[in-house]
Amino acid sequence: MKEINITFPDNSQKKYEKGVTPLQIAEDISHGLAKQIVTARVNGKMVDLYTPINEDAKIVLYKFETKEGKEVYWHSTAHLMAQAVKELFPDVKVTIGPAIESGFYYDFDKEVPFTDSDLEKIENKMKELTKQNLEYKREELSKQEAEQRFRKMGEDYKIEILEEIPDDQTISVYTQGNFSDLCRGPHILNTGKINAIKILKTSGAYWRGDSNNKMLQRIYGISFPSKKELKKYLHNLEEAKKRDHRKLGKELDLYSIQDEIGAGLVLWHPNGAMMRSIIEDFWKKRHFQENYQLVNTPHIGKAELWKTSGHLGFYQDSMYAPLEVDEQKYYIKPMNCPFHIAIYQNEKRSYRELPIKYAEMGTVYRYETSGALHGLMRVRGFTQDDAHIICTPEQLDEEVENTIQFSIEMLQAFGFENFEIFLSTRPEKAVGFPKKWDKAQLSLKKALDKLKIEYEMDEGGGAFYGPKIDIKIKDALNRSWQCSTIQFDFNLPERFGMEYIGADNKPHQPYMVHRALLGSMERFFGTLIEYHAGNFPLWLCPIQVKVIPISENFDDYAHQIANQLKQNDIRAEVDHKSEKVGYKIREAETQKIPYMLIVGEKEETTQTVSVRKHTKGDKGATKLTKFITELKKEIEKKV
RNA sequence: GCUCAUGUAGCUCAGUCGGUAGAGCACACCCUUGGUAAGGGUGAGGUCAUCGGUUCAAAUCCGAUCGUGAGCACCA
Repeated sequence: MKEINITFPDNSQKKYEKGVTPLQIAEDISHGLAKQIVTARVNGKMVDLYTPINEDAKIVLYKFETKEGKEVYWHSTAHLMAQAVKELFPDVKVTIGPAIESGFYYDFDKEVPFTDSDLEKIENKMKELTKQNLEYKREELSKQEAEQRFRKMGEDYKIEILEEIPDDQTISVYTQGNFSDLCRGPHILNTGKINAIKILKTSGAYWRGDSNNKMLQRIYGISFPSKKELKKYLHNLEEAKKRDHRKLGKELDLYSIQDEIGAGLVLWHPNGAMMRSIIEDFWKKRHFQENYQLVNTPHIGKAELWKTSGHLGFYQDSMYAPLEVDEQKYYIKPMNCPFHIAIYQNEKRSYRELPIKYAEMGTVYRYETSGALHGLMRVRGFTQDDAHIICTPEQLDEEVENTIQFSIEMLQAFGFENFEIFLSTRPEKAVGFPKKWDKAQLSLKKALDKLKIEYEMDEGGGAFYGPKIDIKIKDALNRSWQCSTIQFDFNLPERFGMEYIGADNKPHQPYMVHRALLGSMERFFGTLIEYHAGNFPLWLCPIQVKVIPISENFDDYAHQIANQLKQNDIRAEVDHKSEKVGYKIREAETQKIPYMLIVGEKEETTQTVSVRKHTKGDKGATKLTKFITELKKEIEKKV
């Protein structure tokens, strides 16, 4: 048979000669757009565009703009980078170099780290190689042949990778110019397709991601089919940096972290503290509605307590050194759980009391490694919006479902719409009966499904003490930070011997769920700043209205206005600097204050205010009462 | 913790081959009382992160420490 049927994603079909390649098909159907096709999937398998198709097949063609297209394109650029590095530094050993979400990296074993000028040279060499239009050629070798080849090249890391592959497996090797790399593929056609390259940064990275292994030199880069796209990417990157909470935190005077006080220890300034107070008020109100009980617990506890909880065994590295008083060691709490458990255990509990839900804005201290610290996102002292739900097996499903729903509602109340949800299951090393794990995991899964929530599975990603659901929020630079967490704990109930008396008059061990909806006030605040780029919803703004008198002569009127606003629970301030309106407006605008009320002679005689909205400009004069009514409506709306 | 980079006034930054510091903004005072994104003048403010070394001389060169940034590792 000479002809074969090719089926396209829209289920249309077309006949081609046997041995036709995806590239030829692209040229046939895409009316001159074939140049943009980067890779193809044939019968579910990603292939090179020159791979002959010899039987009926389903085909999907991918442009650079698609996820698959980018992956192949960037992976090919990584090979190109490795080639450039090998040409410039022949002694360097190559390891691996995958595509990532944005761009690619390649890890090299080089004795002396790359310098900035090395990176420049590499980038230039890469550009040179693109001009040579080198083809990415695929070869298939036996394992022995491949081993021989890479041994000859002295690429020890490739040998190490090969050694883990079964003996009878065919190995594919890609070669462009004089550079060969062990690789599954597929790749783009040739280096000429890469028209814009930027080496972004370099850093150390452990071989195979294990800190016991040697540290390699990683180079990150990105590439695009056109210079325009690269320019746009770099521009967006700059724009994103403007939303960094560390930058905005300084500019809007929200918080600071100071050397003299200690790394990872946050000072909340009046503006930030005002927002935190508003968040906490809302948080409390909602928790009372959900039948939580507030508790308050100390910041330190005796060594014995942390011994019972097990923290001194498995968590000590992250705990601050103990304080010694009256020959007793006290540890600063890294977690609130033992205290909440102590309250539970202060009396005998009946099944009739359950579920018990203790909540606390609990401040904890953890000695995070210095390299982990990051603005408000990763700190050493932070306040968790913590709660422990203690319930019977029968109550489990309902409690889990309520908690997930509550958690999502809470994030939505602050404007968050896009977040990632993960369900993490039993890891290899775990405590607790597998049956309990299964029940808990099923309960989490059922709740997510029932609430029609999309989530990703993280098999084996649970904590050793229980399965969990995490909600992560991305920062301005697309890094994910775990905020909400809902975790079962099979460890502490056992260690502390928690129990309740059932209807059968016998003691039973309750289920305990540990949860934080915002995560910590610090991290949540950080994500909040970045999510809104400092333009917070009105109800959260530390200063909602700035009253700006035209001159000192109208200070009195301005204060009258401000007082009336305050009496209506609107946070207002008067700017009585001896400056022109233009100056005061500029200042209020850069401080991202949502409303400015400009008052002068005109307003005072007509008893009105001139409203100016942040970034929107002059909105004209209005009666103050009308302004207040509308503002209150907007505050009420929250998001 | 690891790799690299980095640390100059409250903030943003300049400071060439080593010769003990500059700008703008902010701040204080004075003039200006101004109508929708920066009015003018004067002034105060820095042991150049810290400690040590090289040198006749160090912000500048070297080392250590601390902090910060990016990434890795870590993340109950």
